[in-house]
Amino acid sequence: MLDIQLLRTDLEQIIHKLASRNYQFPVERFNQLEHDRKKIQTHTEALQAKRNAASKCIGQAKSKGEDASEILAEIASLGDALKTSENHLEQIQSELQAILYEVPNLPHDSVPEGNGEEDNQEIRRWGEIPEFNFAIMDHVSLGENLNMLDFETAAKLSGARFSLMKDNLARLHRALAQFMLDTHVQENGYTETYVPYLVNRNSLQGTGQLPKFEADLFAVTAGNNKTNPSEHHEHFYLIPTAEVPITNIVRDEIIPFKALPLKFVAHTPCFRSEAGSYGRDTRGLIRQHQFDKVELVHIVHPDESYAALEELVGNAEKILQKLKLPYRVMALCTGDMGFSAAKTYDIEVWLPAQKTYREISSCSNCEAFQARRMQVRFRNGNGKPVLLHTLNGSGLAIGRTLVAVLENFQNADGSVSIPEVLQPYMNGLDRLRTAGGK
RNA sequence: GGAGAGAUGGCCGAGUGGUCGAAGGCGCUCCCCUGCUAAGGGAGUAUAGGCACAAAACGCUUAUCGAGGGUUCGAAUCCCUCUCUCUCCGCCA
Repeated sequence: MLDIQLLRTDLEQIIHKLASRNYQFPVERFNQLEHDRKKIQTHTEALQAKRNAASKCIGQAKSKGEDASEILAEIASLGDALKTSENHLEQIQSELQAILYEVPNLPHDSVPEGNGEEDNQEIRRWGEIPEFNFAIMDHVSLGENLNMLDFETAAKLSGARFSLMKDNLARLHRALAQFMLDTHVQENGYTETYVPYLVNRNSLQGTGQLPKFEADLFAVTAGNNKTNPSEHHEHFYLIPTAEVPITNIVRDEIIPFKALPLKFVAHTPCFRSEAGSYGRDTRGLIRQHQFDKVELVHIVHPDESYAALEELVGNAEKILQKLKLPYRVMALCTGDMGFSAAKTYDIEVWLPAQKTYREISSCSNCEAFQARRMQVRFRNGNGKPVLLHTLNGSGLAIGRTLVAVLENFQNADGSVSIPEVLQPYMNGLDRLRTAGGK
């Protein structure tokens, strides 16, 4: 959420910046509402002040045993006018609020301008792209040949965009998560967390998924009220990323200055409806309704957030370096960034079968955009509450990392070498082989 | 699932219709006092908005006592719904 003061004082500039990320700010409507708001709010508050003063007088009169009927008569007509005015004001403010909740963050000045993916800027590359002297397979063929990856059965259990892993591949998947968590906790200074996978609306509103992106989420209701979920009964949403529960840890908190920066990590499944992505990445593990991810979140002083972003990307890169997987870091352009981000780096890993780099991590500085929605603050030198900055990034998406390991470390015989750093998590195993070849 | 008790400021805790944004205490900040320390005395100490202003401070004003709604001239206090916490019973990984 943007600071409404900014919209009031510097609207032109903001409209321009939002346009760079393909967002048309509803200027006319906003100006109209603001104009009305000012008028109605002043009027409403004047009436309220009058009522409050009169009520106070009545109280005083009664406590002295005097007759208050004169004052009562005086404000008798006030009630209806006040009610009308209050209702009108509320209607205007909720419409303003709705606009505000749907406006994306402003891009940082260092973000390259552009319309879409093709305008993203490569920052650096790491690692050697492997060369194969045999016909390579993609991860689906590799996994199915190993008899460790089974999409047909997953479809029986749940449907499209689900997966079933077995045997050492399932274990390798677990090993990746453990390895990532351990690295971030032991070497990168993160606090490990275990968080809920079902969250309420407020949490999703805090990080920016709601109200705008409801269609991307899975919602669940308790069995006994699914036919008629009362508006009062909360229902839950499956988290689309651990960013939601982790970042909301600090919602409505004033963080002691000394505690900053906060750095949290969690390993969770993520659930996404993938509405609107029909036909994209239909094969394999790349795009699933359910996938695991290790997520990193920083809560930092506003002056530190861009340094923190570099640190965060570096922490995620370290995982790929340890796994010896080639990657590149991209600065997303204005048109390709997510809703809450002021600046985003994507890390893309090399996938030999696709002969391309694919996103495996997205690291964003949201500045105060989420903190404002969540009221996450610290006290400055004057003791005044000031919004903090929030950052989040994948460190890394586990399913996609598994894909990268399979494809990059495949051998001519269809086996897959296990990266050294993962072998301790695999009871020393150095290769995935078909069961028959064991 | 059943029975009951609760939710008040940074924390504890009083407050069952009126001068209550809220007693008292703790904590914190500043000042005074005493060689230092301890003790003591005094003052201050919620948040988010709006108006006005070039802007800040000040000022005026509104809202907020778990959340939402209602009754009332007036609600922390009464009524309804929801959420959460605690105790006991039942069930359960």
